[in-house]
Amino acid sequence: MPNRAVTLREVADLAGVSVATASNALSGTRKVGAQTVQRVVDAAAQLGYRRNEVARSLRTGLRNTIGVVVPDVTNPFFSEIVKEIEGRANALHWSVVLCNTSFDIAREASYLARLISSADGVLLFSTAPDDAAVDPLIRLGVPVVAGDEPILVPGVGSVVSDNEGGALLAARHLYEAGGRVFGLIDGPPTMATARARVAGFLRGLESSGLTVAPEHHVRVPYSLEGGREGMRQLLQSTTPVDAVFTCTDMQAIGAVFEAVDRGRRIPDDLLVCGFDDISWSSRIHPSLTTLHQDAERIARRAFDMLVSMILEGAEPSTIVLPVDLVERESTRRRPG
Amino acid sequence: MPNRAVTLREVADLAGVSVATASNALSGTRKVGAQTVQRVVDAAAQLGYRRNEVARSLRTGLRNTIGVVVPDVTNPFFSEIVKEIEGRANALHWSVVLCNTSFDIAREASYLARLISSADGVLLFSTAPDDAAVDPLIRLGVPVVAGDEPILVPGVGSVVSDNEGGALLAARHLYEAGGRVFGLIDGPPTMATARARVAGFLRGLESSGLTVAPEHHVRVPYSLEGGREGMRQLLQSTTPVDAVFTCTDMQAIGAVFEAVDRGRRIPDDLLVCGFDDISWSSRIHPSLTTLHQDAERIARRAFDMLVSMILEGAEPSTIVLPVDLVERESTRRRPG
DNA sequence: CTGAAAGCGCTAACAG
DNA sequence: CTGTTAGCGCTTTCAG
Repeated sequence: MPNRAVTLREVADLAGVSVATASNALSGTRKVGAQTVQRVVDAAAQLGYRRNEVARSLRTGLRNTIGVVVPDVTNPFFSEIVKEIEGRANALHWSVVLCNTSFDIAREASYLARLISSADGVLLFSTAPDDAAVDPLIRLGVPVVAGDEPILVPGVGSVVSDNEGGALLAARHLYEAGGRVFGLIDGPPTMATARARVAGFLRGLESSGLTVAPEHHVRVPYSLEGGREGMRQLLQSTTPVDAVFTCTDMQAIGAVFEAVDRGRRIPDDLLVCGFDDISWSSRIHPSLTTLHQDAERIARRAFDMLVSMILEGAEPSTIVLPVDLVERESTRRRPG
Repeated sequence: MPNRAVTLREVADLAGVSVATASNALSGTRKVGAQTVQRVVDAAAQLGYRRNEVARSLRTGLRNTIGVVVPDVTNPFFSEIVKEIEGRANALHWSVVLCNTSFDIAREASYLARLISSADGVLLFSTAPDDAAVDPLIRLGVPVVAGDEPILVPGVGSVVSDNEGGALLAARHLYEAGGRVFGLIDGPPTMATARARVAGFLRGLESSGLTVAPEHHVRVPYSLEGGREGMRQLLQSTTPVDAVFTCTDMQAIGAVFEAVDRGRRIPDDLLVCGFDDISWSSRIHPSLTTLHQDAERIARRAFDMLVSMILEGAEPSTIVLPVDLVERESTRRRPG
């Protein structure tokens, strides 16, 4: 057994053909005689040949690799997206290079720069897209599809949820469930999803002639701990709130836990509605009413768009997916 | 602005030097005159040059990429590991190719084969390691470090937790907390971690002269739904159990939810202890007593070992990390 | 249907 | 200190 990678040259020699024929026999690019193919395949198997993907990439210009940029793989919303993308890429025998930015803009930019020469395309789930970092990829013809948060650079595709429409539903639902004094747990100001959800929520309240008092509008990170902090602030406000909308489920779950730890009963004392519908939202007690974003579907549509851009030179488009309200215990008051 | 990648040749021409000098000026491999460096750097900046990593890899044989194989990124234990590895790889400007096997042995094998020519090393978090699939990497000198589950192939490094010792602690703790009739939620038979934890647990019970009845030993997948199923079976057994040990926290969380849904009070009616200490274990109610496996530390030690194998040709070793019992609500009975 | 040869972009000898 | 040259292993013209 060799302790160095077997090359196509060695396979070709053993099979008694040229490297060109060996290449074609193995990849099927060009027609090769049946028994010649057999000899090559046998030789390859005997030697344990594996095609060198790096050499192939240099020659073809295709890397069979896509980059997936996410802020935090640990967040279930993103880990589900990553898993779905990875599965679909694998079906095409493509590799996925994972880029976890930890919400760091500089890190995101440096990843994007690196992906230019190492990926055929990029799926960008950014929380604070930097147009200047995305621009070079577009100029060099590296397809980019943004998921979750849109990116306003021409040439970039987008697959996003109807954030504003969903948040509007949340406002109406909380009102109908009995909420009258509303708290709003917002995200960092840079995030387009947060802005859209806040706008939709406020618009939804408007139709009932209501609004959110400044002391009831708090800005915290997109995380469970952020949600706890947000709820802590809301519970300390002078006028108590009786319904809370959060921009993400991780925040909502944190908010629910904090409220419960401080003796509030949900939904009796306080209604809570999140946004995302991550798997844990239905697992916790009380289970969380939220807006269902189909992570799998977002991932699938984004991936499919990227693939058609890479393979067929398809034009990027913008896809807006609907979100549905999923009513669970956190807003379901027992009659009476 | 060019719409095709700028090559080193173009940079060299603009700077009026040879490609070799341009290469050395940019990478610093060989000493180059200060003002020559300046000219090259300026030219590169002006043209927007980015080194082609594929070409570099073909030449140097280094890919600056590692493969990370996990069964399920969606599982918090693995997503934390992946995040930690990704962060450390990024500090070295290395890329991480994510390989999610979905517990599929064939898929794992195909990933490993592909990684031979596309990664400098592999971190393998397998649940059912296939020696035959790992062997070619070792023969070809691709370093492999197994995490979580050991792999019995010479040349493979391992970073594992003291599964048996931890489970032994669990048995003693459950006994001291008042458990007398023990249930055991086991994993699939192929998993070495499950076998080690079961062995440790049974050994721990032995010292109290106890054992687990066959009807109280159930085998279910390593997942929340698996845990629910396991608890369902235990609650249907003829003799009721009063203490349950599960091989993983995801199973334990599922078991707790199922028991609570069926009206059992934890810890009053039933003690539950898991293994892993994923972040959700301290978040749920009742919070989960478990054995703390430091995912970050496992990831770090495995990564560091792999890097020293790749960079310095270090010999692989086996590291066994201690686990600690973390006592929480699920086994803490109120006095009386 | 098959072979010879060029060359993807880069780095590492080897010369000067 | 810098330039010339030879390939890394593969695919793809171009000839036969």
